[in-house]
This record gives sequence, C-alpha cells and structure tokens, in this order.
Amino acid sequence: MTPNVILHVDMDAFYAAVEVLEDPSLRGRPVVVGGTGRRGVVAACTYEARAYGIHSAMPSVQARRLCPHAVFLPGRHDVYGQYSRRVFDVFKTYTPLVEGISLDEAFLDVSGATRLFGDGPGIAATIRTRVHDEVGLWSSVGVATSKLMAKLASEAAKPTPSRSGAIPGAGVVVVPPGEELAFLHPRPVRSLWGVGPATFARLERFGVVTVGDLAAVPVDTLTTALGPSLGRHLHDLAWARDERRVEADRRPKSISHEETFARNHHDHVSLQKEIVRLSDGVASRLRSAGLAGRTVTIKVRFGDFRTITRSHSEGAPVETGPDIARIAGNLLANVDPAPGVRLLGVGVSQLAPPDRQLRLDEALPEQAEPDWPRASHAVDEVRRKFGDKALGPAALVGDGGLRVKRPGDTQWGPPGDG
DNA sequence: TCTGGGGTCCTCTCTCAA
DNA sequence: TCTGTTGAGAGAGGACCC
Repeated sequence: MTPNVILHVDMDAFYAAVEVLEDPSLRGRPVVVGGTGRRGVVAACTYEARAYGIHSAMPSVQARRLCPHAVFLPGRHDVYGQYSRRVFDVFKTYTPLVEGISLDEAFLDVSGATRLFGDGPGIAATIRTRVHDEVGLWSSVGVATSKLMAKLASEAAKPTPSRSGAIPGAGVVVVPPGEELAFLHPRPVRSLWGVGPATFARLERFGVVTVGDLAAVPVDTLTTALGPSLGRHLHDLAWARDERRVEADRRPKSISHEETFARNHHDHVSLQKEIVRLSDGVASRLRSAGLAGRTVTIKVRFGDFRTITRSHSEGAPVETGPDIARIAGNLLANVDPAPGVRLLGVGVSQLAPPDRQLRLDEALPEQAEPDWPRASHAVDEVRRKFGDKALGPAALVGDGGLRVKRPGDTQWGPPGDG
C-alpha cells in the first residue's frame, strides 16, 4: 500500500500579513492585530513584533508594554475571510480533500493527485509559490504521511522572528516515510496536538519533556495519569501512529456567540438584552446553515474569571431568536449577576434540520403565539436586501440604532471605552 | 489596572429507568 | 416490595485548538 501524502499549509502571520499587504507603508514595522481595548488580546502580529516577545492570545495591554511603538490595528474579519477564500481556491485546484482548520490553516490530502501534479514535496512547493504569486502571502508547508507529522513539519518550516523582519525558514519541510520517529522524538512534548499547559504540567511530573520521553512511558502509566482516552491517544502520537483522515466537509456540532463587555454588568435587565442580541445572532446563523438545535447553553464569566455554564434541552429543535432567548433567559434568571458579569455567551448544540412538523398549538384556530419561524425567515430576507441593521428585535434598539450580533464582531475583545 | 471568540472533545456527577 | 446494579442521557466543567 502506498503511503498517504498529507500537506499542512499554515499562512505566516496571516492577519498581520494581510494588513501589510493592504497598506505597504507598514512593511518592516512591528504590527499587532487584535483587540484594541483594555480587555482585548492579540490575534496575530508580524515577525518584527514577535521579536519583542509579543505572541497571539497575549493581552493587548501587555503587548503595548512590550513594544509601545508597534502599530496596533483592530481585526477585520471580513477582509481576512476574503483572502482566505482566495488561498483555499488555490488548494482546491490540487485536491477536493481540503480540511480547513481556520481561516489561515488547512490539511490537504494529495495522495490521489501525485500522478497528475507530481510528488508531495513538488505539490507543496508549487502551492506555496502560487499562493504567494496569486494572493501575495507567504505560507509554510509540511509534507508527511499523517496529519500529526505534516503539522509538525509545517511548524519546522516557519520563519524566525527578528527586529528587522522575518528570517526566512525552509518554507517546505518533508518528513519522508520511515523517518517519522527520528523527526518526532527530539521535539518538545508540548508541540503535540492535545498537550496544553495542564497536561504538560502532569507529564512534567514524570520527567517527560520531549516526545521521545513520552514514548518511553508505558501506556498503562499514561492512561492512569491522564485518563484512558487522552493517555492512549498521546501514546499513539508519540509513536507516530495517527490514523486521522483529512475530512473535507465537517459539519458543525454547535453554534454560539459570546461577548466580553467593556464593563461588567451587575443586573439582569441589561443582561437579558444581551441574551436577546446574542440569541438573535445565533438564530440567524442557524437558519442560514439550515439547522436547528435541541440544547441551549449559556456561559457566564464573572469579574474574577470564574466561568459557569448552564444548559437546557428541549424536546424539539429550536431555531428562532425568541425561542433561544426565552430558554437562555430562563437559564440566566437562576444566575446571580451581583458579583459582576464580564462575559455572556449563548450557544445551541445537538444540531439537526429544523422540525417542520405542525405542532398541536400551531394547528389550533385561535393561535395566540406569533409564527416565529416564518417571521424569522422574513427578517433574514429583509436583512439580505437592506442590511443587518434594517430589522431586529425591539429590545435591541438603543441610542446608536439597532445592535445586531454578527460573527467576527468584537472578535478579539471589546473596543476601548475611553 | 491580564487573560477574546468560536469551536471540539473528554470526564465526572447525577438522575432515572430497567 | 425493596434493594442493588448498570447503562444511558443530561448537565457541568475543564482542557485544548486556532
């Protein structure tokens, strides 16, 4: 059996690189993209900024302290989405088996394309050059027989940060069949997918620092320490056993919106308005995906970062803003907001196509409840024609007009509040 | 005045029914 | 009828990823 040929393509400093492409005066400067408010975080930064110790997920205030002269830009989710589509269009000219991990990262299974386009390393180099020539962005590509190895290889291909700009990396790194363990075992165990801060802390107690150290630990010891699933999974990865396939059409299992507020909320009245807004946003996305969900979950994060979730499952799937808001509102009613709520989220899971069967109460002649499903689809239609702010729940009309929640809004934290 | 948003998956606990 | 066991499902929380 011929081995699989898996590519992992990872764009270099994607959001920041897009901003530099759009504004060439930024070239060569430390540029940080992300939340600009007090509660924001860094989404991406150029290699010039990384040389100052800035990295993604770092609080923006900390990044400002590290590099006060950096250019700080709010993210533009829609623009990055447009660039991402162009990059993925290039991928799809080589194989339909493209699994997007995020806007800037994907796995490609090109096992069936080698006869047409040449071997894996050749395809990787061509894709990298084409993405640069056609879209203007650099990427790093890993080529291997599994997703795990391809991902680690693309990391190894990355540039190195320096204050005068990125020092180019290999661009393409290949792990040939049979050489997986030699490549894998010297790497830090933290580089394995699934080893975060908590798992690393537990592994460190066993003296595990590299993947090779992990491979030497008996699987029984790992399953006792980490649980059966994670223990076995990591043991397999440490021996380069990774059977995961490239999945081109993954269906979402949940759809949610959450938002960190510029200031904490302490009362139910204002939080219930946010519930309506978030529910409206979730419902709109559900309908555009042709889905509904049985379980509604709220997430509440308090000022001290303590986070709770509360969920409720309905007998039939719900898809409308008023239905989701009613369930989420009931869940919120049992939460005491007095300590101060900094984040609120609403999500729907157990997704399925909407249940279009006529309910008994809908069939009754003296129907008292509005027909929310039909009304919601009408709202979608109006918004498509006249924009998001044309129509929405009355509860969301404030001084600044209608406040509608959309994906990518306040993606990296609330804007500054002065 | 530290810590976003949108996800997935796993584990633990509790409840309920067989 | 009572009690113990077991498995499924719901709910909650945590870890992890980009």
